[in-house]
Amino acid sequence: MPATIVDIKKKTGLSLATISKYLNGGNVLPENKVKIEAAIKELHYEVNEIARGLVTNKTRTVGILVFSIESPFTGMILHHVGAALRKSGYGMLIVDSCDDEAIEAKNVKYLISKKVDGIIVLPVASKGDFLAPAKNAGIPIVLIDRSLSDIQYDCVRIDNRKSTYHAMKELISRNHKKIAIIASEREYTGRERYNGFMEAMRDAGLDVPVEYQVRATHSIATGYNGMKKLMTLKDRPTGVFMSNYEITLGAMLAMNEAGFKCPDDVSLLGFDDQLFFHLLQPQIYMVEQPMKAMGERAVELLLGRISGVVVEDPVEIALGTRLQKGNSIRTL
Amino acid sequence: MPATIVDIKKKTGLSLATISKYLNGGNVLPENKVKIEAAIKELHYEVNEIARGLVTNKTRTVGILVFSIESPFTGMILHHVGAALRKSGYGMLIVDSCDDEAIEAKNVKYLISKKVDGIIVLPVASKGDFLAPAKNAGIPIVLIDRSLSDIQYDCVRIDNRKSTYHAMKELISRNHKKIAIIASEREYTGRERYNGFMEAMRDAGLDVPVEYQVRATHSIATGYNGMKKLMTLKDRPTGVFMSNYEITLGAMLAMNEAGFKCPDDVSLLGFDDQLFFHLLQPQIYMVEQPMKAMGERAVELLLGRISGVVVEDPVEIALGTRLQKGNSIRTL
DNA sequence: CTGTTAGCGCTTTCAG
DNA sequence: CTGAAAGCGCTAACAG
Repeated sequence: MPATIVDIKKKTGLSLATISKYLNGGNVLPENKVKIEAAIKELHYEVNEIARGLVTNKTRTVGILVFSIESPFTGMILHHVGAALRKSGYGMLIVDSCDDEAIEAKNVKYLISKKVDGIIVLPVASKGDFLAPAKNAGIPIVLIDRSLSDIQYDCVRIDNRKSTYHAMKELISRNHKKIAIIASEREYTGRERYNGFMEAMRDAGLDVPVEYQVRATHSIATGYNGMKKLMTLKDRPTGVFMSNYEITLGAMLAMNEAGFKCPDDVSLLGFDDQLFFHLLQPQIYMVEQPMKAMGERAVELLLGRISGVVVEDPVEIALGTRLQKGNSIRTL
Repeated sequence: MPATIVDIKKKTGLSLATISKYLNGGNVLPENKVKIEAAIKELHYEVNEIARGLVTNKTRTVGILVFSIESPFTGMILHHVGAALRKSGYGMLIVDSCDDEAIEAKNVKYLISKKVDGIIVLPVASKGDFLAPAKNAGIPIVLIDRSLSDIQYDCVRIDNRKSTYHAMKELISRNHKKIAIIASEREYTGRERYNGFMEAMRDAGLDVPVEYQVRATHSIATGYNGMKKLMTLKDRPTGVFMSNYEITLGAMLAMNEAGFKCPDDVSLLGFDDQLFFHLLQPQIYMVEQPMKAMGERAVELLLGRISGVVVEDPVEIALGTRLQKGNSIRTL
């Protein structure tokens, strides 16, 4: 049986109140302080955060709801979010939605029952109703990366449309006319990147036939199947924009398998820089997101809401991106 | 304010005990059941797991202590562990050690204070003393992937030595004599793979000069620096074994930068298959670990300990691996 | 099957 | 600065 505050009361002869005060950083006579510290050491006492949480109604735990914990993108975000949270003494209760909206909705209720102080979410769903129970329970919520189409929550992300629009110039300025896109269409980022792509094409006076628009899920399979399809078209595109990490992975796999070479046969532009892409020859042009800043800003915002320091209406923070240059684009 | 059991007592006129019984799946008169369910719906009641945990002394939460949450290996394990845990109604409180033993030790105490029912750990440290507080607190512990050198805990892993020994035959049987290794030396897996490598070389009557033995941390940098060094030796190795995912990544990056080609200039054998390695040309021979099985077995074992069903001494479960063939090894 | 009561380990008034 | 006592929301005997 782990030691409780009562054990250290017996050991020191002090009252519960005094010990509790010490535990919470209050002022205690130096002699009592010494006694308490000795007892804590001797009994291997560790505060029971469950009991503490019951009375303070705070758990110093933040719920993290991720669309898929397997994604490297998620791993990086989690790393930065976790570090920022720990710095403030908070822990993370992570739940994996496995890219499934039903699981996601259940996970929200789970987090509520666990009395987390706040929730950070990288959502699967594109509408916000699954978060209603948390909102009603008064739990602050901050989204990362993907915002929701109906309700506005605090959100820290990049400007997907603008970033894509800007990156597309690399292909367009090198005289590519037949440019295809492989994008996810279910979530926010995929749609916004699609919009940025279409805008860039329209502004350049370029047409995008439907067979050049592959829109499916955020997955390696989408990239793989999409590229495979594109490479079998009688009129192959000369350039392809791939809207995220998984899709880029799948698309390159398919390109290799189909025996095409980049940039000789097809020029490529990707999203979500990951170190290993530097391994590939040629190096792919990629839009890089500020992972650390996103994680930190999200935590900062959430803790502000939890403490009540931040009270204004929901905000959307759009951070800047950086284009990682490569040699995956040929000049026509 | 969220509704409590008292609110639904008022609403239904039933006693706390009856409601509690219903909540825990006990038998209640159909009419009362209806009343309670209606009240729950109306008041948006969700059980307060904190309060429940205080009395039952169970949180139905498992602490997960990972060496680095950024690692793709970790992401995959977490995915499978999380799924298995959820199936049994458990959640995960994940803490990231950031490859730092000091943080790791603190994290153990954190998990204890959070009263997790059990702990799954992918350790940074190679000795087990950092887990002593949890052990003393009577919290069941299961290691995944890496076992510890001093104390024996339950551990689910692969046979690193044997897997490596077996895989090395691919290089040796193709007449490679000058084979180098880049391995992490700090943790269990790296050391075991090193041992398997050395054994295979010794049994083949091959010498491994010290300059062919690069041993450092489990990181991309190690692979990168290691390969860079190997490629500048006057007497370059013809084959290189890379002991894990990060090292493989770094090593290939360096090889590309140094202008060498695989398998023409150097033959490669790696560890930790990841889908994206299929992208690379040539495809790398790699030892693949049974991620799903490892996660599931670990959860099974831990829940068995928690429930008291499993009581025997700590066990080490070594699962089998599979060699993913490629074309990264040239016949000399 | 239902109700009463005690108490999990801690914080928090409120006196002293 | 310290102590006594109440109570956070729930479960677990024990009676009825």
